[in-house]
Amino acid sequence: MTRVPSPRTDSGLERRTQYRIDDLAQAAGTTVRNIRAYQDRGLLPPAERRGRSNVYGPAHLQRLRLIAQLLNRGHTLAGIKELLDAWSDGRGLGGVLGLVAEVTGPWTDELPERLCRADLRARFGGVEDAEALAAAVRLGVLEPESEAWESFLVPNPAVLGVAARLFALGVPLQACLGHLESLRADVEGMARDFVEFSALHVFARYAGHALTDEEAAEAAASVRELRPLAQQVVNAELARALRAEAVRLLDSAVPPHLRDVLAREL
DNA sequence: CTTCTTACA
DNA sequence: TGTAAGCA
Repeated sequence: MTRVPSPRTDSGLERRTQYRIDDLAQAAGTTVRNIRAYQDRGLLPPAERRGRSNVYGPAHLQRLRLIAQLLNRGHTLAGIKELLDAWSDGRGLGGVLGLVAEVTGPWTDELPERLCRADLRARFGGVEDAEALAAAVRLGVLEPESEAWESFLVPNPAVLGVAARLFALGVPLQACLGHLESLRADVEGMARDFVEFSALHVFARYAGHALTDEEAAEAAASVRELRPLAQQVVNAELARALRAEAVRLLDSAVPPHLRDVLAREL
């Protein structure tokens, strides 16, 4: 209760260059105790000692955020230490951390959404389908926040939005979810191909030696750029394939006198 | 007095 | 990983 905001050296802005351990903990969303623990285990570089207190910099903040991300992805502290050691071997910190953050960062720019059961029901015609609910959870479309499944996190609201739209159009939920499952397998294959392709043609030049800061920054920029590129290509190719398939279906299943009408919609 | 450290749960 | 007590 007696915590007073630190009196000096802050402009009130997010990006500072000097932190006391307390400020650092708050900025990184962790605790002082954890910062110490990370330091003890060699995950966090030591602070600059200035008189009685320690001074931390932006690099420490960056590192803490990285550790938090890796922790969230299920890595252990020991595992993270191995990665960090391997990466920082013979290199500076800045660029490499940027690369890691880029690779491990969120892959959609959407904000996760949060729904209670009633919200969910409202979105799907006011009825609840226990089977579909279970399938949605299994596929990760919904993440239950409690054992009772009273509220859910929606990591990818767009997917739920599509499901709601399809449902409104009369598509059964089981069909939507089954389709998502098989679609996902195909998409994962595409992602594998793309990453392999990138590794071969874009990142090959970095192979075989320790990355310099410049190279790491460059690689981080490439990663940032490649994701939207992949999405664009997939989007364009999917549109083309959809048109081709629709035409094929039209030719085989639709009576000739209706083709012109439907073709106009494509 | 405040901050850091240590040790214990 | 939180907390309490001792140290600088």
